[in-house]
Amino acid sequence: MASPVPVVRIAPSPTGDPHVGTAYVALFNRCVARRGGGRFLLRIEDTDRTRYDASSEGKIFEALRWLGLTYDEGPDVGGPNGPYRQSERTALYREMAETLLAKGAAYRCFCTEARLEELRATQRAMKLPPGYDGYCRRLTPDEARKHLAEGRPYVVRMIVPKEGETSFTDDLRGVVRFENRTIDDQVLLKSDGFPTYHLANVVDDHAMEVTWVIRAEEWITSTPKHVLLYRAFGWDEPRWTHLPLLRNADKSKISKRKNPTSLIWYRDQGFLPEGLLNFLALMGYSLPDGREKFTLADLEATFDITRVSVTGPVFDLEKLKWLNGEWIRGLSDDDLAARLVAHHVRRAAAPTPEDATHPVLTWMARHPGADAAFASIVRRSAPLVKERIRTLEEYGEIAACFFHDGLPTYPAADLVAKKRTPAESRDALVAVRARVAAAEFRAPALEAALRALADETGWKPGDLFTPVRTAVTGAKISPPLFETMELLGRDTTLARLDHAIAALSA
RNA sequence: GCGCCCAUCGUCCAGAGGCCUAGGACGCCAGCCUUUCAAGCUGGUAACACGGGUUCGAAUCCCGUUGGGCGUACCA
Repeated sequence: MASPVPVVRIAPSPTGDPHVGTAYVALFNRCVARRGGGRFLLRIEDTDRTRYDASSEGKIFEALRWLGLTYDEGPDVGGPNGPYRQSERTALYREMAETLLAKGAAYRCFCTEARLEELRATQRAMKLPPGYDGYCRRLTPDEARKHLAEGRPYVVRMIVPKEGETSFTDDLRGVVRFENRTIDDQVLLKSDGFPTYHLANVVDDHAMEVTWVIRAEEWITSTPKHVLLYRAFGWDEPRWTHLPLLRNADKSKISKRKNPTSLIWYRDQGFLPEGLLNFLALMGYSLPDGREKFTLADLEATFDITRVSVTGPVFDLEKLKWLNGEWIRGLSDDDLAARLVAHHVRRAAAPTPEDATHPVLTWMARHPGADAAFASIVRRSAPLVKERIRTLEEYGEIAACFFHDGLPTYPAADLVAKKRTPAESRDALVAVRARVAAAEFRAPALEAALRALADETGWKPGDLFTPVRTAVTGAKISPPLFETMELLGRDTTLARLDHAIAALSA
């Protein structure tokens, strides 16, 4: 049964934005495939026509590509076991449903939605466990034939034995048992002709030679139904592993309302694919040596699925930001700059209302076509901000001083040094202006000049730099002052100092 | 309600009977460094849910309780 080469898959539904949980499950699946020298495939489970979202599939491809979670087979990359879209495989499911019908492992159910609802209401009222009552299972062949001839809509349900139990072995939890009487006669083929997950999943995994099902924990309760289907078809069961569910802070299954779940959000927020992936791996997994920062390749090289923990991890955005910051600090200046440029170019292509005040995006809007100038500013500022940002998006806050076209605005009070009067601060700025004007415009020279000034006037360096910082950057928090002045250049720096002096003279 | 899964610091993990006076990381607090903010470095805060067993010995094994989660759809 245990195939030497694992064939695994992820099977997301195209019902909205690509979900962080999809990436999470994809990550572990891919690790298993890579480690075992096997194959990893992507199958689109688009059998729910009411929730189908045409734009979703492409976004799933894009998000997985962004993360580097590439697959060996899939709708967009092809493969020998296609098509990889379930809506294109409906003939197969119908055929397989017929097979089950012929084997006496399934039956047609003509119950209407109304009857089912009534049944559920009754069961609820009588505090009975919900579930199909098997009405159509007891139909005589003649009755069934008659209904069919009348063209009454029907679904195909699987026949679950009333006695005994069905169990399976989960890699992380051992044997899991279910009494058959607690398992419902699951619908396999819907009245619209599309299969339910249960049928399609089993049929496709078998057809696509999947040997190992690694999916989220929410599927555990459905697994005995799948086991029963494999048996009804006479097929070998795959190996089963159920991964823990990512959680909100309140421990409930991660959801849009309580936590960002869209992979697109994480990308637009400026998380690096390496950082997100690394963080996801930390949710339930750890390397034996305890190292927390590692690459996908590191993970794949040593991955051991038995090390995955089974408790549902709370998704902690703060730790993600820290880890992403670690990744950013580990980037070369060139790489960081390239990513910052790409990030802002993409952001600019799809602006949001809040972006109207974004320092970087508004600069780009004011300077159309100034790609080279933009890239230059970003490249030169990258080393100054590298230790100060945890996401690419945070660049805009700390680097705003490089993107003012005119003069920066700020409260004049910010120009006043600690324990000094506005007049004293103005005089200090006048002196600073003179030294700066005379200095070579390089950070070390500028710093030396102003430190000398502080020394001569009896100011503490830090106190003297405060008004200068506000004047030059327009903010109390900024990249290192002298490097910033050098980057801004003599003209801009002097203009800003003059503006500050004027503000304090008013 | 019923079924199934789970249970170590606020959070993420380590711990596979003695190495645990329970270790690391994020966060938080304090100090150092320091031109702001960061980064970096030091130190601190903080947990084995509870009760029974088993054992010479249990965070680690078993049972129960409690708590949380998931499932209970012609959704996946």
